[in-house]
Amino acid sequence: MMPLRVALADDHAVVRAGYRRLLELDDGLQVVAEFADGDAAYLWLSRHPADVLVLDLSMPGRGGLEVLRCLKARVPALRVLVFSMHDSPAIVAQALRAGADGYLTKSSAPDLLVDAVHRVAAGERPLSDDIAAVAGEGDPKALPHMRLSPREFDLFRLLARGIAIEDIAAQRYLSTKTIANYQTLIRKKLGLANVVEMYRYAREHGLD
Amino acid sequence: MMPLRVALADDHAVVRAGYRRLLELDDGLQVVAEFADGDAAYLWLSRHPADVLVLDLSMPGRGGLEVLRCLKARVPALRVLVFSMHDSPAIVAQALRAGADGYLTKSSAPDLLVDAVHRVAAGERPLSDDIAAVAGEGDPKALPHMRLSPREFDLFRLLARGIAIEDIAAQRYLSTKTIANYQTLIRKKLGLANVVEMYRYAREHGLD
DNA sequence: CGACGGCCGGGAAAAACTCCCGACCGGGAC
DNA sequence: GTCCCGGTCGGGAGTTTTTCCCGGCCGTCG
Repeated sequence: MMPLRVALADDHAVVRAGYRRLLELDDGLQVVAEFADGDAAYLWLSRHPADVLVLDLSMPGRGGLEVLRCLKARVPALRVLVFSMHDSPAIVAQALRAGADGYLTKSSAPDLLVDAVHRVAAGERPLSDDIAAVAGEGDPKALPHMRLSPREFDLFRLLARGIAIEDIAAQRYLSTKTIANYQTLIRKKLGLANVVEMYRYAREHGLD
Repeated sequence: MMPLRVALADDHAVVRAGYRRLLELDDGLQVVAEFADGDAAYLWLSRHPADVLVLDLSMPGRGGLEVLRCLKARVPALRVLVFSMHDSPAIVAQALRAGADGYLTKSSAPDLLVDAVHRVAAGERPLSDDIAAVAGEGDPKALPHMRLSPREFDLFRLLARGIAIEDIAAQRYLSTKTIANYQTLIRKKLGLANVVEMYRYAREHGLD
């Protein structure tokens, strides 16, 4: 049995190194690549074979969700296990909608990660206990922020953290005009008057 | 030579496990405890000896900074290495002022963590390159907001609550220009880039 | 195929902000 | 008293950001 070829994407080098050592305890797994940002992951995985990508959502560059979407379009055979610190229904729903094959929170027990990588490769759809409950409750109209498109949602979270529009534009390779336009749109959709309200909204709904 | 007794505090179990494996590659280090929240760390460390605590700032419960403060008061001999994803000067300054013996961002190279644990135990004060620059500027005794004049302080608190400049002007019978000018001044004095940072600053210091 | 929604950003006008400035006032210091 | 200084208040002017509107591009779906 060939070991599974696993790729890791997380913007923190130390954290990546930790995962690697954790995963390589299992002889059935082999970490074949690490990426510090989404673009690197996308480029590499477009050209090299791999079985499973363990993907952290919070990354510089195009951002985890965006990369996930592109990647699943380009390399459908690749299984993607999202491994995020966020456990809010909104984020989980976004990730699954974007094509994630599994979703694990970083609060999970360490061996669950190893287990989940195997399960995702086997075609299952492992979800953390803490989110399995809420995953089914998709009511896109209940909370206003469910009505945001993926891009809107992504930018909303960045804006709510108080990151300057210019910085967001640079991070996402977009024009400041675009970000500014999205901001007005998002605020209108959510009925939020200013950045502080966005921040509070994000906190209340666990989106930060 | 006895190995250093290291304790880990991070709210994500998998991440903790990763650190543990990373640190235990070094024979001079022994991980003697793990904590998922600040209170657990505080309770255990009050009663058990340890040399170094590797502390993530973002934790549930009382929050990393608060725990750090209490811990240094209760167990001064304990060396604390803050290991955080945040690289903003404000947070770094807060952490160092709260008694951190070192500050490393999670973007650091993996072996820097091991190195920093040793250095912190040896009485040094390791800082990530990315923050070493901004760390020295702090005035350890005076909290920045103490340098605000009464009017500035008053307006700061209103601004930090996200109230619109126009509304504040109306409330205080001042010109919007005046408020806007004060805002610029206050932000400069406090080194805060935008409203969200003001909001957070206010929360951290119980000014809201 | 056409319709639609998400995505991206330009143009123009409005609003907000920054920086600089002058004015007024009260309280020490001399 | 006079001088000086810090706090308070806002105007002017220029810059930046935001808003609102628009058109183009693309992929999906009926």
